[in-house]
Amino acid sequence: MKQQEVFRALADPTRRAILKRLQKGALSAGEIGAAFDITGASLSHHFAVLKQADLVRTERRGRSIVYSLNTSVMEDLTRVVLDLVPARRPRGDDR
Amino acid sequence: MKQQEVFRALADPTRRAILKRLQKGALSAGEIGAAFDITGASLSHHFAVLKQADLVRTERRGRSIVYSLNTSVMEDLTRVVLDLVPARRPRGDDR
DNA sequence: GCAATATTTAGACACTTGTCTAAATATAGC
DNA sequence: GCTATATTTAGACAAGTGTCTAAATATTGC
Repeated sequence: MKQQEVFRALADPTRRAILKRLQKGALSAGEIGAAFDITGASLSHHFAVLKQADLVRTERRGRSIVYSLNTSVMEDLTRVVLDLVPARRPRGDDR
Repeated sequence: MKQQEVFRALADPTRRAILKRLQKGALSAGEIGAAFDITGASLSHHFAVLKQADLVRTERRGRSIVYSLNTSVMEDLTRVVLDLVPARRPRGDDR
């Protein structure tokens, strides 16, 4: 996992929103773009950042390019974040 | 939780390293700084970003200022990240 | 109160980022 | 092969970021 790229990718709210939309399944660039008030070029830039972080995968389907989440990197991210949070002690563990 | 501030704070590797060091317990600015090859002024800037995100708390102790993790925000963060990862299906749940 | 120590603030600078418009590329369907 | 549609690339620009040096502020111990 390219940790730095992943955290950088998550730093932008538009990119987090894109990831959110992809949770429910793959979407084409156009379908994703419909929800945002920025140009396709800007969107494309965000896709590039997400791809560089390996957070999304792409696949051409006819005229469209379809984006989907790379769940394994998302899960790696979960682990890294959990690792950043101090260990929680189970109830009763009064070391 | 100031989501945007938190993600922005995490985007920098020095700040993630600071949080890591604080996992084991509170440290003064000087103690933290000893581990990094940047000026105190730059360190102070990173502390400000972490404070703005509410990721750390400060307390003056004599001549030093002691930093500690704000674990509740860290836990909020965990939830937000988990929420970004598509639901994992328990084994055997073949919907 | 003064000097020493610890940290922050102010201001500057190079670099990066998010956005845009315009142009380029790729595919489909006639 | 054209034309229309979908997306990316190139280049520009304002705003933001991480770093620095120098100066300011706060606290301690004499």
